[in-house]
Amino acid sequence: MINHSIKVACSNCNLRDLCMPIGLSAEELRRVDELVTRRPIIKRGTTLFRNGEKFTSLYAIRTGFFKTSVTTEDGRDQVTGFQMAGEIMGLDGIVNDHHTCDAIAIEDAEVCVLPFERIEEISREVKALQHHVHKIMSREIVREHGVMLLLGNMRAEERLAAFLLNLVQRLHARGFSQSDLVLRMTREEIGSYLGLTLETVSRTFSKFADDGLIAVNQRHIHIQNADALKRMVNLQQCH
Amino acid sequence: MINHSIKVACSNCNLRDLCMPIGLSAEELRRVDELVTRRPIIKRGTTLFRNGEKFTSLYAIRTGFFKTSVTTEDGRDQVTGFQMAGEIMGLDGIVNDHHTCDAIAIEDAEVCVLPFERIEEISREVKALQHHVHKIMSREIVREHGVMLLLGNMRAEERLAAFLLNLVQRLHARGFSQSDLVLRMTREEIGSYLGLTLETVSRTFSKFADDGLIAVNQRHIHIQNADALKRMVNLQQCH
DNA sequence: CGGCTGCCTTGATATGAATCAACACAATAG
DNA sequence: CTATTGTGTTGATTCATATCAAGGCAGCCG
Repeated sequence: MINHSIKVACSNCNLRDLCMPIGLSAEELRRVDELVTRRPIIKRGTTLFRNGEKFTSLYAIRTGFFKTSVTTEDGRDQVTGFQMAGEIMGLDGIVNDHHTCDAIAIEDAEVCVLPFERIEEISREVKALQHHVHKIMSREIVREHGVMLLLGNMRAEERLAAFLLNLVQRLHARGFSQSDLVLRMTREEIGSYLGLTLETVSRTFSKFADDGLIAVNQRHIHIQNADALKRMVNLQQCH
Repeated sequence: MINHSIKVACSNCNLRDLCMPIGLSAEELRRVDELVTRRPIIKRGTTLFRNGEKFTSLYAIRTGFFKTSVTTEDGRDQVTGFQMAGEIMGLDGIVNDHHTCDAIAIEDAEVCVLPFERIEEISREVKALQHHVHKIMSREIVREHGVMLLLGNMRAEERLAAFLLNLVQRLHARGFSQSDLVLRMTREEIGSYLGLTLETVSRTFSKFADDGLIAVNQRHIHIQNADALKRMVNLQQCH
């Protein structure tokens, strides 16, 4: 007999090293396995959570791609990040028990639901999980510092170069190519994230292509000169 | 006999409600009192911690004013925030065990040193502290979302209006006036935070003064028309 | 007191990106 | 197959803010 309902558990998840602490004992792993309650499918274009909704859980992405965004009263919105497999969403909701941004799938996705009360309960017992949660939140803070630097100080070309390098780096960590990537988001979404208009994003892609730094074919990007892109960005390295 | 060395303890600190969870039992409070090891004085212009330094502790501000900033390799820097009494600094250091930004006192300051290992240890036992730490980190993430919106979408006037309103609101929560404030930072530091040049900051202050929204006298700002400033910003409300 | 020095203000000009506009291309539906 | 829709490209022009420049004011030190 084949068991058709594969157990919902981190212990047999190939993304475990991305979302969970490493080096857990068997007993700890058993505890952590109790974290994930459900694994809903989120279709492209639908929201996982929305500004104002009650916060109950964090979400780990199993497959697919998300964007998160905040909105002003008068309707302008700012994409605050793009999230991929193994990354955690929903941290914004902890402070006021309500979400303050929208999370929208930009590609069909599957997420693990991690009820936050359970996270707190288990991390009181499993030190490694406790520290892991702290690291995840700290990482998000540091990431946002980088975005602030980008938005406050960089010019369009630098922003787009930094964006591309960040994307390939994260994809590479997941086993994809260092030089080829498929953008899951529109030019407009990239622009919103980078504080640019979609036209400027498009023009900058064209300029990079003219200069031989990348080859652009629709949403397929081939990076031909990563060093030149890196020189353009010049971000300080994290330790 | 008068005890000249007042005990270093949160339980008798008038900022307790700002940095610590409320409603602790006597026993819990006793545990939390073990958190603060030292209370160094940081003179104006000196650093509390610096990019690259080993991370060991979080810092709660008792008195004074700080700025935090990140720097590119080529020397441009971005102020990522201004911190005042009761606020926590150092969260950026958790993820890689090293700080990734500089914290500089812009006014003589006194801080409480909170060794992070001790925070983790005690928050495994005191639920309220555990949740409080999570809230502090989440609050920082949400704050940074707001800055991203500001840097990505707003024009100079909106940015400065948002900045002023945020400052008075935080000062008001500490018992200061709703309409008068003293800026602890230079125009250049404000500009760095807001992604503007110091000249644009200065011009925008002058424009607000001409329009009767504020009165500017050096670093003393009197807010004459808070509603007009709020209309200018139109940020979504947090719940 | 006079002269620094750091900080701020204001003006003139330059410039990078936004805006407005037209069209191209790919995917999808009819 | 053709029409439609969403998305992306490119060009012309405008505009907000940066940059360059000069001078003012307050606080500090010799």
